[in-house]
This record gives sequence, structure tokens and C-alpha cells, in this order.
Amino acid sequence: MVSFNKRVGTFIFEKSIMFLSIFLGLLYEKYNTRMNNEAIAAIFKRIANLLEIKGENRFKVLAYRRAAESIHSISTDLIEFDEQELMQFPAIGKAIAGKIQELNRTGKLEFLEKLEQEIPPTLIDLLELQDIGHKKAALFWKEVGITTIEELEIAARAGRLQNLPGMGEKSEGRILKRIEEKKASIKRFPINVVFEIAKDWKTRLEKFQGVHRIEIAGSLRRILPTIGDLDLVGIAEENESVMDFFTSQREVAEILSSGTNKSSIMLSNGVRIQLWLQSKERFGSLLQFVTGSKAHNIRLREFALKKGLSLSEHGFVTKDLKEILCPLEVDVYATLGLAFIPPELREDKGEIPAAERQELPNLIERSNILSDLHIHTIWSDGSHHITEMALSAENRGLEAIAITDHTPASFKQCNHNFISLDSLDKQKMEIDSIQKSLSSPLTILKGIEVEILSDGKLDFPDEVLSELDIVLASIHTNLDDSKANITRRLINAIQNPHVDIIGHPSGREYPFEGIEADWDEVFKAAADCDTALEINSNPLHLDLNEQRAARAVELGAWLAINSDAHSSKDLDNMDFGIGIARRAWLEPDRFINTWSTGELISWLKERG
DNA sequence: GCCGTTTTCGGCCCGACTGTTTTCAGTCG
Repeated sequence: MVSFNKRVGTFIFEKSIMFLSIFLGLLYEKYNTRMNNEAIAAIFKRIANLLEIKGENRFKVLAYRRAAESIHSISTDLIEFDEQELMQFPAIGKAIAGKIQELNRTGKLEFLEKLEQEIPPTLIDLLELQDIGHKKAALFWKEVGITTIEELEIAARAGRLQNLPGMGEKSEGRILKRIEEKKASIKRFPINVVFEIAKDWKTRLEKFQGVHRIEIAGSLRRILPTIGDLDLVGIAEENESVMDFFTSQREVAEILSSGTNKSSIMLSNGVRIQLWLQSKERFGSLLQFVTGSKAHNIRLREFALKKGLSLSEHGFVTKDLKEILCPLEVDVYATLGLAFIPPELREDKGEIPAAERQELPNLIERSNILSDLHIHTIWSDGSHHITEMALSAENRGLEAIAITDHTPASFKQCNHNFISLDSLDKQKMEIDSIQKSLSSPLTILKGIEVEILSDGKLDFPDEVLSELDIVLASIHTNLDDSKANITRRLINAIQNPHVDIIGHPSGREYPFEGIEADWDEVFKAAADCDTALEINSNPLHLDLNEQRAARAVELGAWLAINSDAHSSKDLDNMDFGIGIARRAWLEPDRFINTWSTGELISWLKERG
């Protein structure tokens, strides 16, 4: 009997493996018919890491890294371009263009395959540990034969690392600590999580005696969708006491470093905070430096060198060693003859040459936004009544809002509450009554967030949609549909004359990065049909992302930035969406919710 | 390997902090 059970068990195991293989094969076919830009960028990043461990010329490493970053920010599929066209993109020269073409042609790269035979690719994982760079990784591999994090842990526990050159007991202990942290930690956090922590620490530090100023810098100031570290910069009378206060707060799990100018802590929830202090007359340089990005700072310093100036977080130094101090951030750019570059643009994507030509875009701002066209209430899964949402919108200076609750189909997969077809008339009556009772000129539009079904049809019939002021159509269900089907579903919705906006088009919900579609086709259809596409400001969505938003506008589509608020506080999420639009270099004129209510309503009516 | 207001070769950002050293290399931002 035991033997029979064992045989049955083995049989089931073997069959499971067989089906798993078939499944993985199908997955591969479904998603890997050709290389997307993200995959190509990852390959060049991988090459950079391997070359660095190998000890290759650091500028060659930098070239691959810059190419990876450049490719990451390109929204059009690279497969569309020939070698000459590829070389027009920044950081892509003849060699890398050739490699991109080989990847597109064969799905493989001989150069990488050879490199991976020389250097164990699992060494790259070691670089993800804080405090381990390429030199240490190479040392552990060459001297101890370590190729994985697991082997590193075993060696550290056995004390086999502390006698290596440059290593000691402390470094060995630190490595074990970093391995433990990696096992437990989430590396990046959604922007809103870090934003709340930042506000709290800013207030706390500003109240401390002798602190004159604390500002949020780093990737949070540049409005990246996810944040690794929180950077704070400040001015204080006496740095040491502030740093002591900073590193001795009760949530501090570990002091990563502590100095008079810079300290770094890890909170018990895994968030790392760095505090930088500087004198008042040098504060502008520090704020500029800590805001980053790294790539922007390197470019800016190279630009400064060409003008005979060495730039650091302390200010400028001329060739004859005279200092130029910058109390304000704007002074840094002005000294170089540049227009002030808003933080969201500082990614080394051409912002420095544009600032030199005084041709930076006139970026969209909060004050341009007059309406919020995606709001939920207790009629579906929101937590506040229509009245509460209307009053909160009024307090924020909005001129119009759209109430857009979920339809039943989204409930099936997402467990949302929903508004039924029968309830829709009751909701309309409630809106009419609230509208009459409002003392301000706020307009409440009757809307819906209608689900785009698997076959591309909508969850409510056309005659129902035609009687609403505004219709937002979104995908929440069957997100694992094929790329071709997703594209078809989105375009079907776009072409429906009653649909005004496509909500969070890619279905991104952190950490899920969203569905694949033929975005150029989707954007062209949206432009043809005058259907707007949303930049959803919910910090877990932030969808469209910056690359796609920029591409959609390039292809002529209208956009709308909406909060997707499920509570009155969520209306403030709008700032995150505006940040994404600014990161995409977008100006107010392509956003339908910068229009006056009158203009908006006539646009909606014209569309039917 | 890329790039050009020093343009087809020679240069490619700069400083704080740590842990190891005994003046500095490695890592990070």
C-alpha cells in the first residue's frame, strides 16, 4: 500500500512537472514573442554589472548603464528602428545599436552569453546587498569561490570572510545583517507611504531647537512612483545635536551612518532616511545635489566643467580656486546660465540643453486643474457620501467633479462594491438634490466607471451610458488576457461614442506593473476618436505612466488627470498624478480637466 | 562604449562616511 501510494505520488508529481513545463512554454510564447524595451534595458544593465565585476574599464560600464537608462525611458518599441535611427537616441552608439538589433533578430546576445560563461551571473544578486559593490563581489568570488547570496551567508557565518584583504570582523557581521534585511525587506515603497513619513519627520525636525529649515529632496521631490530612500536636507545652528536627535528617535532600527553633515537611519518598517545638513549660504547647492537624479547631477557637473567650474554639494569652485556659493537652488542653475529646471525633469533626458536654450516646457500645475473626473462614493466602494466628496472638492478649489462608481462586472474579480443598473436613477436624483443645495458654483457631473468586459463590450448598455454626463471605461477584470485581446478591448471601448475617458489604461496596481497592449495603436485610436486617456493619481495606480503619457500626447490624444478618490482625503492624490504629467514634460493644454466647466460640458455634449 | 562650445581622440562628477588601514579603498548618493 505504501509503495502504491508512493508510485501514485510520483506519477502525480511527474505529471505536475509536465503540465508546469507546458504552461511555462505557453507563457513564454504568449509574452516573449519579441523583446520589449524593458527587457532590452535589463539586458544592458546586466552587462554593465557583469563587466564591472570583471573589472572592465569603468567608463565602458557607465556607457552600458547609460544605454540601459536611455532605453528604459523610450516609449516606442525599439524593434521599429534601424541601426541609424537607434543611434539617434542618447547613449546609443554603433556597438549598442548593433546589439539591440541582434536581440530583436534572434532573441539572444552572443556577447552576453560569453560574458556569463566568464563571470557567474548569480554574482549580480550580491550587488543588491547594501554595502556590497563590484569589488567586494569579485573578491568573494575569486578568493572564496562564492557565487550566490546563500554561499555568501554560509561563508560569513563560518568566519571565512574576515581575513580577506580590506575585510574584518565588523564588515563580516554587517554582511550577515544585510542578508537578513534583504530576506525581510521590501526594497521600494509606494510614493504616498514615504510622503506621509516625510511630512512627519520634517515637522519633527523643524521643531527641534536650532533647526532653521528642513526640506524634502531626493526621488520623493522628483515624484517617482516608488521610493527607495527618503532624503531630507536642512539648515541648523549646530549639526551634531540635530544628528543626535535624528538618530535617537524611537522608530530607528539601525543607524546606518552618522556624521556631522550626513546621517542615515533605517526605520523599523524598513524605510531608510538620510538627513543632510548644510550652512545657509550653501543650502541651495545641497538641495540641488540631494534632489538628484544622479544622472542629472553628473550631466550638470560635466556641463559646469566645460564652463570652467567644478560643482559639488558645497557650491562651485572656479579654476583659480575661488568659491561661488549658492544659498538658493535657483542660483545653481543661474550660475551656469541655465533656466531653473523643475525637479520632475531632472533625469538627464535633455533637460540641461533645453534649459540652456531657455526652452523648458511650461509644465502643468495644480492650479491648472479645474475638475476631477473620477470619484467614488458609498454607492460603490467609496467611504464617503456624495455630499462629503462635493464639499471636499469645493474646499480644494475645484469647479467640477464627476461621480463615477463601479459597475457590477468589476465586483466579480475585484470584490468591489458596485452600483447596479437599478440604483443609477436613484443616484442621479441624489446628485440633482445635492447640486441644488450647494452654495458654491461646483458642478457635479453624473458619471460611471463602466467595466470593459472580456469581449470588449461594456458592462452597461449604450442607452444607459448615453443618459449620463460622463462615462469613464476601465479594465479591472481578466488582466491576464493576451496583448492582442487587451488592445482590442481598449480600442473597442475608445471607439464607443459614449465613452469619454479610459480610466487607468494599463491596470497598473503596485506591485503589478500593468497589462501589455499595443500602446501606439491604443493611443492612435484615442486620438482619432477624441477619447481622453487618464493619468490616474492613486499612488498605487499612477497610470498612464510618464513614458506612455508622453507618447499618447505625441500621437495626439487628450489626457485627464483624476484622483480616483475613494474618500475625501484621496482628492489630494491629484498631486501625484500631476507629478507624473510633469515628469512626462506635459503642458496644461492637452488635459481636458484644465478646461472651464462650460468648455468641458460642451466637449462632452459634442461627443454624444 | 559614447560623445563633441577643447569634435574623430581623449576624456568621462564629486564628496561623506566606514572600516580597514597606517594613508586609503570601497560604497553610496
